[in-house]
Amino acid sequence: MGTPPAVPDEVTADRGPGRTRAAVDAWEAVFRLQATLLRRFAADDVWQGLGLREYDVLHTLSLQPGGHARLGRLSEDVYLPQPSLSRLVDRLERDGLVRREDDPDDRRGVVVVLTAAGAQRQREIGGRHAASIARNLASMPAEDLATLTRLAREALGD
Amino acid sequence: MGTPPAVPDEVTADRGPGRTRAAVDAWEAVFRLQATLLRRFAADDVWQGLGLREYDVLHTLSLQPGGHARLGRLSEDVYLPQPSLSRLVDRLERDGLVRREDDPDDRRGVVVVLTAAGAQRQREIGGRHAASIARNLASMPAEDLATLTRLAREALGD
DNA sequence: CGCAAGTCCATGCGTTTGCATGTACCTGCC
DNA sequence: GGCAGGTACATGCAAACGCATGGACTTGCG
Repeated sequence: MGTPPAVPDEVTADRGPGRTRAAVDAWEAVFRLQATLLRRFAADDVWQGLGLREYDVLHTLSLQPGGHARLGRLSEDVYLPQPSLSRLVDRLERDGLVRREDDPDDRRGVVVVLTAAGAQRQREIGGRHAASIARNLASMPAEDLATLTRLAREALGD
Repeated sequence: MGTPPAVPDEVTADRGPGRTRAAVDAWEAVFRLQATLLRRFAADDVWQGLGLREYDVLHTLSLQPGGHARLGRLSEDVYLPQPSLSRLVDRLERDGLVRREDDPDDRRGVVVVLTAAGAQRQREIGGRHAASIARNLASMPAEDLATLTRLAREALGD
């Protein structure tokens, strides 16, 4: 990057129209990346009949201590409106992957618990999914991968 | 091709478990960033009654020369299955933002054309949306923004 | 030409989504 | 205690989704 800039600070300055352009470019690039990868992952044959959202719930539960979480909290973690999650949990419960329990501390509350079958299913899918992620990002140098991770996190205000 | 590698490349040829972990971290960070921003954008009061996907179609059309594109091509550009887009276009057409025309070169084909009202609407929404994007990424230094853009593009194999 | 195979878009149909709302419960104030 | 207001989850309902399929047209090959 030794070439002198044809146009001074306008481009790298924090304000001005170029700044908005840069932000829009970043958003579009991130959006496109996410959409493309999501599509490829969805096409993977590793989901054993459940959708990405269903898996995300199992995955999130598997990260909770005890494998259980309040429905409302889960709703925030998986970025799904509460009524949608409520019905999604209906389906998971019907399939025996998850179980609803009363919250002893708050009788309005419902605790969603991962069953043994659910935990098992999550591990199976998770392993294959992780492999697919690595495969789909194989073209990136490890250092770029780390930088991408850092910047994506920082973009959310740290 | 230049000099052969005198030393096995530990850094860029990393194939260990850490590599998968790094890829998964990157995916999760990107996914989270996209989901969070998307949520904020959706909450913006700039959409004038139409959804993000509808806007994406208008936006994509506005980038095409002549403001028109074949339905199938559009379907790929906006990452929406063809039947879903077909019905989405039904709605846009009903609202007068878009118009269907026969493709003179292929009578199976349908060309989706942005109407004047559609182009107008796209510009209004687009301006406010761009401002919102800039606002939501305001915490990022311009250089990081550029790096994020570059890496997100490179991640797709480039 | 004539027909088989392929492409493009629309539509039937069952599922999922999300908003608005309902019911049960908790909390704070009197 | 008792009531007002708030919170947590479920459900009615209309809209949107996507898969599978259908009808129209094009292409390639004998």
